[in-house]
Amino acid sequence: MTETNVSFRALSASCKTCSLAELCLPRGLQAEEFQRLDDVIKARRVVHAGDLLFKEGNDNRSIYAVRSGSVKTFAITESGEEQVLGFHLPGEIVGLAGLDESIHNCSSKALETSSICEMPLDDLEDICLQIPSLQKQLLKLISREISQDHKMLLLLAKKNSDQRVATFLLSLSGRFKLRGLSSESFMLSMSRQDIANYLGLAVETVSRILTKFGDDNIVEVTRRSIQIVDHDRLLEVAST
Amino acid sequence: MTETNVSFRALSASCKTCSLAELCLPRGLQAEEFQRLDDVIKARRVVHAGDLLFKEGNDNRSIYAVRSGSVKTFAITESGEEQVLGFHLPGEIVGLAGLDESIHNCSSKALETSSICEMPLDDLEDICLQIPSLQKQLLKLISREISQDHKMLLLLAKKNSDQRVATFLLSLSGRFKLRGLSSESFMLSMSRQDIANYLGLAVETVSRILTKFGDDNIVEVTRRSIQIVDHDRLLEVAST
DNA sequence: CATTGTAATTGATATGGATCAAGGCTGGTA
DNA sequence: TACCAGCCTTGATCCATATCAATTACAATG
Repeated sequence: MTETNVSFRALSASCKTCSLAELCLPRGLQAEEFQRLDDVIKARRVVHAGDLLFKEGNDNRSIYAVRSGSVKTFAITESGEEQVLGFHLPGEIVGLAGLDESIHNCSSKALETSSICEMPLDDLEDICLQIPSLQKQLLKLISREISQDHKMLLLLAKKNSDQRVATFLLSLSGRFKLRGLSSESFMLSMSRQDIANYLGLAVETVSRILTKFGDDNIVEVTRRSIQIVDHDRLLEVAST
Repeated sequence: MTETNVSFRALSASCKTCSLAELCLPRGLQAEEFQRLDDVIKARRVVHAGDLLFKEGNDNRSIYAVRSGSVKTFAITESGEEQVLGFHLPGEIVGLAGLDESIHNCSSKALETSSICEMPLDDLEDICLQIPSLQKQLLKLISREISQDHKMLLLLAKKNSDQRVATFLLSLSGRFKLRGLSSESFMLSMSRQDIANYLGLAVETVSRILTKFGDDNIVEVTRRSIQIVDHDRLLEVAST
């Protein structure tokens, strides 16, 4: 892979001008601090569906911010199966789980063509010491990740398949809204297989439930396009 | 509750002399740094089975270290049920999930008489800026928490009930070993109900599986006492 | 435009674990 | 020492979801 490969071409955008700054790590930084963070960000690269951002066992300690597109993180079980741990949308940080070890303990793969910012941890730790608010924001993001995982534990331990799928759609809906995108009409970048894996269900079950939600006029589903028709009913299903 | 109540009586021990220091937050600190951490620790208190360490919605931002005994953390679902998120043994830190918000987003309850160190987050953040290695250790613990949660997601999404119970016993076994206690013979401080809740199973299922493991001579179970007879078979069951 | 491979749907059947319903053990208490 | 309450175990039955087996619908490719 050469330096001119599009995958590693630095994009012109900086944190300072990024429209996602308010969702991302630099939230609330001063102008001068933006610049320091910019200096740390190694590369803004474009990845394509199926490309790995990082792999379990990788020793390059970095975290990644999604600028556009989407990625999934996953672990491989002892028996070699994949377990999807999460999906990440623009403005979200990927790779926080591996801060302690020198290696990543899960992998991350692009779901579609996506633009990614890579931040080497060693550099990040350095400027965190200089910019306390960045330090604080990093902690905030990490503990938000834990909260999110706890919600997921609850979903897997207690919710039935209808509730799981409804909760999943609502989570995406809410996150799109946060990004100024339509919360009622969006495309799924992940396959039914990925959704099923993430939710601890069989593909067939996910498919059947989406069809049922369609029949019940709660959502309109056409392949990967989702239109939430009755948000209230969906909320009701999610928590019933 | 008066100041002389045993629950709030400060214990004499300090981080400097605590035998758990190598498992706990102060791992790898210098002598002088130990003292600073000691100053921050508000109280070493004794709690009894059923006592709350902190409650969802509490606004006292603290994290807690278990010195002896054990506690569980749990969230309450929309429908008012409890979801056990984890069990914490001596040397383990509780309350890391709520670092970002001003309030705790889960609750913690003692499973037995336990000795607990409370560390107010504001003070901790301050001395973290002065002691980088403490900062680093805190990050390490948090991201270990995330890794642990990921293992749990995998367990709930993919493992059957035998595997879940076997994995649970092995996790306790390994953690006891780390503390210099017997890894093959220990007491469960939590009820079958708590175990079932944590593992996403019915109490009856947990009970039946423990009985089965007994019949198969893998473990000897007498009420809350566990003796691992065939560690290898247990490993096998956990991942089969 | 036809071809082919992959993803998604749909239907039929099987089953692991939940639920319902008793009964038994144990540790605390008067 | 007997009683009680909570925890745990055991048995019978049911059901939600997995699994197996086609079929259909795209999207990519030449």
